[in-house]
Formats: sequence, structure tokens, C-alpha cells
Amino acid sequence: MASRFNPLKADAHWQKVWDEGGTFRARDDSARPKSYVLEMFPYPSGRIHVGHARNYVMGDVLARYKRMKGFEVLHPMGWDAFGMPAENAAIERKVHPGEWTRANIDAMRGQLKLLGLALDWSREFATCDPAYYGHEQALFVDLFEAGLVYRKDSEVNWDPVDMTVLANEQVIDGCGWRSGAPVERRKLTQWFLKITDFADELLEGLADLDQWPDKVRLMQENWIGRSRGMKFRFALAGGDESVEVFTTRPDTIFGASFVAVSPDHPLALGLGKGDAKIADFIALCKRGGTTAAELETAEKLGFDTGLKVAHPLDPTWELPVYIANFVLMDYGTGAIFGVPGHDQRDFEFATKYGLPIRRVVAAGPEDADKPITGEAESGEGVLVNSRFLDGMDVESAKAAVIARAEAEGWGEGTIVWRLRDWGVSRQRYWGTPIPIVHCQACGAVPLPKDQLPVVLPEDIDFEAPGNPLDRHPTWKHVPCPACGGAALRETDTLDTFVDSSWYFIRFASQPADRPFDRAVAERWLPVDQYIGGVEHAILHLLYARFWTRALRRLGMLDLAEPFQGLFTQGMVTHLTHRDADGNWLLPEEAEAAKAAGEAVVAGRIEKMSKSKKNVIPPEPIVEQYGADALRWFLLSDSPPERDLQWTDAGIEGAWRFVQRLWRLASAEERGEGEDEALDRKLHQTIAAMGANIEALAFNKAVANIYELANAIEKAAPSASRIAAIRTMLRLVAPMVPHVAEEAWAALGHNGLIADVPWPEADPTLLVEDEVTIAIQVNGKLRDTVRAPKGAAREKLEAMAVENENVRRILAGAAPRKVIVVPDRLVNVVA
RNA sequence: GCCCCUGUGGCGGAAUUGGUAGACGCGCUCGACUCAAAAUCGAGUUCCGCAAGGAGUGCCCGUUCGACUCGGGCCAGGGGCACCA
Repeated sequence: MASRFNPLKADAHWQKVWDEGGTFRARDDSARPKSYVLEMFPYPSGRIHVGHARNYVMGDVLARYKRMKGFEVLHPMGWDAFGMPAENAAIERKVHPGEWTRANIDAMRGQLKLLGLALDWSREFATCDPAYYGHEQALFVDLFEAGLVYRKDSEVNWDPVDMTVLANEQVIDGCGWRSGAPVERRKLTQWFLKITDFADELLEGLADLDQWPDKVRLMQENWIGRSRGMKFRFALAGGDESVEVFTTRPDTIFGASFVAVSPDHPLALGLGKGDAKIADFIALCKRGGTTAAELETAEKLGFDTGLKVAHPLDPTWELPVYIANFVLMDYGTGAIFGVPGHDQRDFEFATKYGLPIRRVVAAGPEDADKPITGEAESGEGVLVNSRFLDGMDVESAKAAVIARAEAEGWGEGTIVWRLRDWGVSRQRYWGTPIPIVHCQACGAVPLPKDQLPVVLPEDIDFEAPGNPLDRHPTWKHVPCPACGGAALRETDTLDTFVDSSWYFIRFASQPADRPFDRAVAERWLPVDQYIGGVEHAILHLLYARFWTRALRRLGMLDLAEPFQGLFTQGMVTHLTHRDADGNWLLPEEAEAAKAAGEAVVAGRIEKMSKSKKNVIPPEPIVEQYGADALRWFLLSDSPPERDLQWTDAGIEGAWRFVQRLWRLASAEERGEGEDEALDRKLHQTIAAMGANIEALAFNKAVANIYELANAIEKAAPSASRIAAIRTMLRLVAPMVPHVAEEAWAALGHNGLIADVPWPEADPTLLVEDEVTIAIQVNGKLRDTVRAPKGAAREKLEAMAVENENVRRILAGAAPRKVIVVPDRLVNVVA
């Protein structure tokens, strides 16, 4: 055996062996139990760095481990290949988005292959392949026909120069990020998916996702935002019309001092038509930006319409109707009743416009006349100044008001959701074309499936602003599928989140003629372990859950939840450097500048990003240290859910470990006889490693191996030692597969270590027969003694009381009490 | 503003149900090998103290024979949502 492990040769060799042998192909017809391990598939933005690598290596360890445990493992890889960066590249560099994307995919695939991942590459696809998005179009048509797709007008951020819709993140200080032109709010007719139809089950379903982080479940729960409350109507004075409002605090109904409607409310819009002042006010409200910062500082503005409404519980009580900028049209009913005493926004509004502030909740009846000053009181208490509600607690009063409203017919208890329907239209080229044709006679007609896929035209230009699909001379002109008359294609494309809402199903099953084969998909799904960044905690994971449930409702797939286990891993961070002028420097530039005596400022340790020039690509690391050292470092030290700081010392340490492993295996000495202590350590390690890998606690698994390696190095030659070394190779094989294969072969084994079953821990070796007992006085450690496992309480107590240190501290006094925890400790209470 | 999470050596971090705090790694110190270096090996490394001993898991209280762990109140850092009625 060579004295040093040469990863340059070994990595390539074993990767070729795995590849040619189809080692990691997932067989649909295997009799083994299945395990589906999936990392969130990457967007092909250019190159991966070690932060991405960490993500894939974690999944890889689990996939390889499950395989050794006897599972048929599906561990696929593909590309989330549609999206804006490709269009930006097209505009900036005059390359076709498809060309740019496919070049990136090739480069990134090459990078991933350097890591020696146990992937089934035969299932690879990119979402920009018509063979993928064509099926997505078919599914969209299915959803359309099931009534889960509809069109409606929706407000968007519109860049008048680039003639395009902007996402909120692309609006900077109220201007388009590229053009710099002031963004307008414009109404466009857009396609929506009825995710709100599933709000209830998406919320309820979270309870069953016990292998998801609590944090993510909570975030989804808040995002779905179920609020229980009451809708009720205020009759407009002098007419039959009424204004419907929603509240979560029906108990405060006697604290009302005004009604306010959104500037987008039909009542406001109607009034605006006949009144220039109202129209101006509405326009004023719309002018403000939509960013969070602007909303936070925006002043509460109101316009008194002069209209009055009657209080539903007292027809003689009239309230003014305002149009107010802080009332949102798309939550609740777009109208509220204001209770300044117990709602901070209403308080500010009432203070500004001189409206009454009534107390209806107080700490006790004696505080009924205590004025409310400074800010609204939103806490608990008892009802006061509220007629039939007086004396009730808040919850009882809510129920009482709802009961009365329902009995009298002017309102009802209800639930409203924060979740809104999913707008999927994007006025962009590089996405899945929406398979709809607009016909003058027939309206919006979905394309029959035999006319799918609708393929993106290749001959497009990005010279002019706007959507190239819309400008294309011929593409959009098609006959209507229903009547055959002249019609126009929908030129919007689907949000890329649609592409990622079902790719995991397509990985499991990819027939040519339909999106998936139900039986095969159901064999593999759900994904047993999904791994990805927490930045997708809400949108992607919620959309995928929705899509899966929609397919179930359509009878296409018997599956409620797509991802049984979810793990959100931390990022890889790295030191940043700047020069004296504040420009970011690459690590090697910083070195050079330091050597040249120039000023270099070490910046903060931050997430790797191109702009901050602190990215570490995998290639030079793999070249210098090998894939295993990189893998080992990415798994060491930090718990996987936390950030890992990239350091040279860290990768050096991992490299040393890989060599140490090799040395241990190659210096395997002859030896006979048993070494019971080492046998114990080995089997304890087998048990701990298995548990830690299944819990994705890779940093602890790494520590288990170090402990075992230390024990083996200290042990004298023996048969046990030889067995320990060979077993250790099997234990590390999922983490450092190349050196494990190389050593396994060098020790004379035929066949791959990847195919060797995971070792079984011998339960009789997991327990020690002698244990260390802590001797405490008043809970403080005073000594430790060795005792046989299972020693009698009396015996342990005697050992403690007679202990030299204990006697010295007791100084002749009798202990008040002695607590014995068998096999652990004795605590003498003085 | 509302909701949530996290605070342990010089650093990353371990610690079943409350039961020997600091496993393991990095770094550092000393030593061995070497002409020398790298690599490797050995010893040490929470703090104060020569030692005996004392203190110690963000801070303050509490429960307990015993608290990193449980309860209450603060402080600091991070995250999510945000004119959501």
C-alpha cells in the first residue's frame, strides 16, 4: 500500500467505477424498501461554491448510508432552469437565455461530479426542457379544467421604461432597479391558482409534518394566517345599501367611532366618479410606495365622505364613513369599523381627525371611566360601557356579539385568511408558456393536450424593452382550439415556482407521454428527506404542498404531503477583505496586497457571494486536497443547521484526517486475541454513528469517528484492532467514500465498500461492566470511584460515606441524607 | 409593533429523562524525531491560584439533594411577518 493517499488518482478512479457500474441507479422494481433523498435542485446561475456543496454532501451521506442499510435509494439531481438571470444575461451579454443556461448547467454538472455524489444521473432533467415544461402545461390545463385556475385584474409594479412587471425586490426607492424610472402601480389581467381553496388543509396538514423544523411550520402557519372573527354590515343612512366590515374584535362593537373603507373599495371608487376631491384623495393614496419601509412611516390619511351609517345595535347611533389609506382592499372585506380605544391604528386616526375615543374594555368595572391616553389598550380585561356585554371577559363578549348578530341576521362569525391566491403570470420570455389561447368568440381556451407542448420560440431578440414573446412576429398568432377562428396565444409565462412545485414527482417517474406514472410515483413518494435552505421555508415549500394536494383532489396522485422530512441547513460563511477604498478583494488579492504593503481591511465573516468576493469554488480545493477532505470539512465542526465558517485551517485539518485514516488502514498490523475495551468502543461507535447520521447530526458523527480512531491508535495489535479498522472504513464510507473504497480495495476486498452492508452493533457490547461513580457532597463533585455496573445502592452509599474526601468535608458529622443514583452518582447531603 | 429562535473555553461546538460541564476538532504551549523543515508522534490547554482550593454554561431570582437542562424577570444577538382590522 502506498504511504500516502492520492486523491487526484483515487477520486477519478472510483467515480468512474460507480458511474460505469450504475451503482447509484434507483430501480423502480426493486424489492427493497425505498428511501427518497432529495436536495433542493439548483438554479444554474453560473458556478457552485462550497456552500452549495455542503447541501449536496449532507444529502449524499444520508443516501449512501440508507443504501448500506438495505434501502433502494432514489437520489436524483436536476436544474431549476427558468428565471430572470438568464434574461438579464441575454440583455447584457447578447447571448440566448437557453444557451447561457445550458452552458451553466454543463459547468455546474462538472463541478458536482467532482464531489463524488451518489446521484442517479440517469434521471437528470432541466425545467427548461420542453419534455418537462410540456407536462407542466398539461397539468396546468388539468387544474384549469378542475376550476383551480382563474383570471383577474391585479395590481403590479410596472416599469414604464422597460415595459415590464417588477417583483417587489426589484423596486428600489420606488424606481425600477434597471431603468431607474419611477415605478407605477398598474392593473393587469393575470392568472391565479386557487391556493386559498386549500388554506384550511395546508394549515391542518402542518400538524402531521413532525419531521419538519418547528420554525418552518410556524412560518407557514403565520403566512397562511387564519383569523377567526366576524363579518357584519352597517346600513348606510338613507338607502338600502350597506358596508360590510370584518373584525377579530366583535366584543369592542360599542367602542366604534367611525367606519373606514379602502381607497380601492367599490364604495370609494363609486364616490370618486362623481366627486373630484374624492378622486384626488384616492389618487393620493395610490401614489405612495409599496415597500415596507414606506408603509411604516406613512401617515394615516382619511377623507370624510359625509356618508353616515347606523350602528347595528342602535339604529339611532350614527357613525361617519371615511376613506382611509391604511385599509387594505385584499384583506377581510376592505372595510373596517374603527375602535380607537383598543386599536393603535384607529387611535392614531381618531386623534388626527378628532373622533371620539371610548373605553369598552377595562381592568375592572371600577375603571370604566378611566380615559385612554397615549396609546390604544389592546390587552385583556372586562367589558364596560357596552350595554348587554358589561362585565363579560373578552372571549365571552366576542361569542355573545356573534350569537346576537347571527340571530338578528346582520352579521356572522367567520374565518379570514392572510393567504392570497397565487399569481403565476410573468411578463417574461424565459419561462413555461401558459397553454392558453385567447379567442374573441370563445374567450380564454386551454390548449388540448395533443397540441402541447407550447414550445418557446428560439428566434427572439432582447433589443427592445418588454416581453419578446409579445413582440414575436408570428408566435402568438394561432387558430382558436375551440372554433378555429383567428386567436392569440397567451404571451405570459409561468412563475418559476410552478416549475419547482412538482419536479420531485417527475424525478420519481418520467414517462414520455404524461407527467408521471401514478404507480411509480406513489412507490417513491413522499420524499423521505428533503434538504435545502431556509429561504424557501414559505413560498417553495407551500406551493409544492399545494400542488401535491391539488393533484390529489384531481385524483391523479394519492399523496397529501410531498416532503415527509425536511431539513434546513446553514450557509457556509467566509471572511471578506476590502482595500483602503472599500473595494472588495478576493482572498488571493488580499494576500498580494498585504505582501505589497498595501492596506487591507479584514471585513466581516459573511455568506459567500460573488459581489463580496469571498466565494470558494470547489475545484481548487478538490485539486489540492481531494473530494473527501472537502466533504469531511463540510460535515465537521458546525451542526448542519447552523452556518459553517470556511477556513484554511479547517480544510487542512480535514485533509490530515483523510491521510490519518489511510495510514491506519495501510499500517494494519498482524494481531491476535480480543481487546474487549476496543470492541466496546467500536460497537458503541456503530450505534452512535447510525443514530447521528439518521438525525443528520453529522458533526457528532464526525466526533464519533475521531474518538474511535483515537482508541484504535492507542490499542495494541489484536484481532479486535484489525476488525475495528475494517469496520471503521465502513462507517466512514458514506462521508469519505473515495478513500474508503481505495483502502477497502487495498486491504484485499473484492467489490465496493458502497455495497457492503452497514455494520450491526452488538447490544451486549454497548454497556460497560464497570462504571465511574461520581461522589458528590451537596451536589459538588468531590471524587470519582470505579464500581461494577449494577452495584447495590447500599454498597455505593458505603463507598461514598467512607470516601476520604467526603469524610474530610463532613468532619465527623453524620450526613443528613444520601442520594444514590445507581451506576451514576452518590450525593451526600451534609 | 407582533411571533419565534439562540447565548457554554482563545475559536467551532459536545453533554439520553435534571445526575462527573467543556466530548471531538481547530488554535496555542512544551517535548520527541530531523542538519533543518514539512509530515508524524507524545504531554498539556475553562478561569484565578505555586499549591491546597475556589469560581464557572449572558444577567438576576426561584424550584431541587443536585440546574447548561425546569419556572419567573431582564439583557444581547439572529430570524420571520408587518397599516392583516
